[in-house]
Amino acid sequence: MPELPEVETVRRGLAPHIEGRRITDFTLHRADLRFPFPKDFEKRMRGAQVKSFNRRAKYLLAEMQDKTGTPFTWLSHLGMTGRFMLSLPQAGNLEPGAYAHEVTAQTAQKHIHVEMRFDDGTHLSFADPRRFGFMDCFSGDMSSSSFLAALGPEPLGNDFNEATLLAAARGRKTPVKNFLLDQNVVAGLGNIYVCEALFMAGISPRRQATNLGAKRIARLVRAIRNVLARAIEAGGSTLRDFAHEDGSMGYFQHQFAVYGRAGEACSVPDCSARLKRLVQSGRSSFYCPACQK
DNA sequence: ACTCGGTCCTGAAGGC
DNA sequence: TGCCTTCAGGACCGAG
Repeated sequence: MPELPEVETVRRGLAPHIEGRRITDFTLHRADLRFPFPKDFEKRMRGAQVKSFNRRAKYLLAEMQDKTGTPFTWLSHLGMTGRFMLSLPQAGNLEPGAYAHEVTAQTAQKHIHVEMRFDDGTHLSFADPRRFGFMDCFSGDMSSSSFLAALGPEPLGNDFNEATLLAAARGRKTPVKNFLLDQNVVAGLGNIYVCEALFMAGISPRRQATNLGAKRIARLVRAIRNVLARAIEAGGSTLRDFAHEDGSMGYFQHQFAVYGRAGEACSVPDCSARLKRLVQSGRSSFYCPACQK
């Protein structure tokens, strides 16, 4: 569920509270999530300082400096149900990881796997009921991490454009739906935003990637950018809500045009079709059979 | 090089 | 009410 916009919102929510801070306590409550935690993870994190907190695709990347002054990167992936929860030294709690129709706050409390405290008393915990998330550490640039080395361009960056997407699609017989879920094509989309972007671009999820012409490619690039940018904006507004409320959950993105809406009427004016669901590679695709070709 | 299906995991939701 | 089945999906992995 956390795709690029949700991860970006988590980043924005956490960054101002942890950047520049030093970790005074760091505890793992188990040896692994999806993958084992790296060797010496606790040792490396204890006493380390967060220099900056960034994002690449769906990965959160903290630039760290350990207590000997050696830099390293702390990588986190939220998987499906991962969430960070922040307790500030004074004032209430923030949950920058909240998103729609998943795991309640109570459920998350039962699955806290990582906890840390910072030098100002800020407490950060990571919960993940399904344990599809993971953490890692690496030194050097992003090509040094096997998780990041092959990732495609950031969809909101300049390297993602008509030319690069067209080149990537050439020869790919897989449906465009699967093609866009490939993180090496474009990094950060998941099932929901692929569905939304294809709807916005008027492209059938079944269409072979190699059969995307220049016009569809151009529409697709615009749609992907648009749907992600709007979701990030929506995320920002939920963060403001968290800051002013009692920590209760707000929905991240409440309104999808097609995702989860099989059987409902298409929202395009003058379209009388009903939205449909189909399964591709074991994943649900939602689309309008009339608008998407 | 590419494509596909299996796999991990737990909770929510729906059926009877 | 309660038990059971099904579904959700990110990304790795192995087989074809």
